[in-house]
Amino acid sequence: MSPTVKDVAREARVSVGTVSRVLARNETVNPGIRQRVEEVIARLGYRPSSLGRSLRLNKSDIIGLIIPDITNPFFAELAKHLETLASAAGYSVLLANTHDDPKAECKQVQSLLCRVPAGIVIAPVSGSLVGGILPDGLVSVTIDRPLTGHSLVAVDNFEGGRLAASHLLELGHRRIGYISGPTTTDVSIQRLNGFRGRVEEASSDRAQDLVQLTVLEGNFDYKSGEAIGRKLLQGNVGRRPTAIATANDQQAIGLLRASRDLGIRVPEDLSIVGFDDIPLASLVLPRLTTVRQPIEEIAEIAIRALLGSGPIVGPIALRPALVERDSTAPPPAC
Amino acid sequence: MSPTVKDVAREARVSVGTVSRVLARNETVNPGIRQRVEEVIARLGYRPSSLGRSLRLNKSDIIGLIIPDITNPFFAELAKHLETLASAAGYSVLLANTHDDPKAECKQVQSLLCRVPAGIVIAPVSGSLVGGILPDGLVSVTIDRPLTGHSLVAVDNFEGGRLAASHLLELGHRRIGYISGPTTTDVSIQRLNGFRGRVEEASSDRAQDLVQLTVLEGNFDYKSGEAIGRKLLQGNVGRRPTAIATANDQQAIGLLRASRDLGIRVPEDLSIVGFDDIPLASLVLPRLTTVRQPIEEIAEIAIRALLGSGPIVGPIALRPALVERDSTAPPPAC
DNA sequence: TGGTCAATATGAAACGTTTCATTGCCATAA
DNA sequence: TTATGGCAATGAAACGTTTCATATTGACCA
Repeated sequence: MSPTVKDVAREARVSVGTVSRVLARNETVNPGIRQRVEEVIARLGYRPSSLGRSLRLNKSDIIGLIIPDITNPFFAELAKHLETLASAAGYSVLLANTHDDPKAECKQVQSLLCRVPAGIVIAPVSGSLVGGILPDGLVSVTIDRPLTGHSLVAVDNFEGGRLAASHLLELGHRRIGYISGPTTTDVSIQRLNGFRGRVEEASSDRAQDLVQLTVLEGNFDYKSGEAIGRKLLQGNVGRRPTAIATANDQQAIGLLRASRDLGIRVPEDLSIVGFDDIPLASLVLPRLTTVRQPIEEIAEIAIRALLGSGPIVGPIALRPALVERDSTAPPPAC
Repeated sequence: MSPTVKDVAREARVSVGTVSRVLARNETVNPGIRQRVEEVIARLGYRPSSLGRSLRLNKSDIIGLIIPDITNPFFAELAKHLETLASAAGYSVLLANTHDDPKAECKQVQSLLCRVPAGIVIAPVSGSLVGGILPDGLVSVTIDRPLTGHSLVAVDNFEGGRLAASHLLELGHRRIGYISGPTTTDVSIQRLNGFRGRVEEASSDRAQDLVQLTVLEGNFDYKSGEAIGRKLLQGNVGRRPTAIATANDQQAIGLLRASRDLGIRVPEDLSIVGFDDIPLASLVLPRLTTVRQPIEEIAEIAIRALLGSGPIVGPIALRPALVERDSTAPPPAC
């Protein structure tokens, strides 16, 4: 089929070893022969087989990316950056969705391991891998969500939650709602804890001016944001929250739609803070105030940890940043 | 490192061939031995190496997916379905972004070919592949955009354009704008031609009631939709279009934002029709009327063509469908 | 007993690389 | 002339599979 190193060797009347050494550019080989071999390679359109190479080296140039759902803009963005960086370093990215199903995750991991990947980037479904631990030799980076016994690269979710809370408190909000992600995920818990912690601090600081916090739990998607949003917003004006923070932008966008449907103006009647800063956040109306995750940086660190200088030590917590846009304002005077 | 078939063979005191036959379930092997081997496999946690297997069979179980940008919701959706189907059939998906750059595309294709993929799904940057044609042995499916000499699976974009036009005409619009994608892509051209063709039909049907069509070209993203939208919408009320169709949903959503900023109500003052029906289309406000592409069906046909019964013959054009939501209405009376 | 057949296990070759110990060559030194 | 050494190319082994031709076994029949 495709020409192999043997064909090249025969055609250039050298041994396969020599061809191989021509390809590994740094080897010492007679200039005349090198040229002859290179010419044959070009003429035959020879392309070294990754398969043979990987088998011999017992290590492929594939990086496995295991995420819940590529349809989620956050992971799509992450995948894009990872792929770009990996590609530049001569690696390819294998995509695997778990759909947040531990069984599917296990299957995907197994199937990936058969490929002897150079490394794996995983956003695990839960805190522990169902199929047991990953093999020793494998370099892996856990992103977004932690996995016991593995190094994590992620934004500091706790701090992110605090940022959102601080912003709302500073604007003067005192009746606040929070739409959480599933509390089975560590991400949700961290964000919520950060948020709640900051709110409680404020409450105890000024006992005369108690802050009232209502937390409801949903999923990380648009629909959930809309549904939970409705629940939080029904009730008379004096009772309902003047601000709601969400655990991600998709929920926030769903919430935006719910408030529109209910005739509640954002930010005049209701302030909304999201989390992630997906591209869409700056496109909805009003543009969404949100806590930004440095996705590109996460991708860079992950790739560096995988391909670069040894595994990373301990969890890396990146700094989140509050991006102030048009969906937050002081509470309505009443 | 990881146990190999040899380790299993030694441990179970059989030959490697026998182990292999135990794994290929359909082979005839003594039940007692089979059990012994299986037990050893389980005990050792043996996992056959994809590498060795692929090398021997000269065919891997990798499906290459080459697309412009995984961040585009349409492609993300497609990738998800492809991955799900491929995974169910025991294949893995290798992700490669071209960022609409022919050079990057060439590099990605080359790098993919080294892996001896079982097949490749490609949404090519342009009508022809820079690095020459794909090798003979390789099964490939072209999606979304055609590639000369390759079979295409895509929605009937021409018909989709007609659907959008018909809808607006039936509502009574006579001053219509169209935001096209880059006219270097076949997709854009087809959609525009379909749209324009239908409009011209209407114009000639009823000469007394001429339809006026303004077409501007942009890119397939939010920003472009917003910018081009602004251009179309400036000018006094009597002159500006009462309806605008776009070449994809992202443009439509950008346009939505532009009209909001300009104080133009949708659909009362302006009707908008998108194309694709990405998940977000039903979440923006107002919910977007759009031409739906059967993404899941595209994925299914592509996978079937790749893994199933031989290559597909000729281009497959799937039927688009108009999804009527809240962004279109009769033109304002004036 | 010898022969035939079916059933089943074996061993080796092959897939396309890389690497490493050898070999061959030539120049310089003794 | 014979050693010595350095440089470059060679050939074979190895990576982990699958497959195919061959070997082994036992049973059955004449």
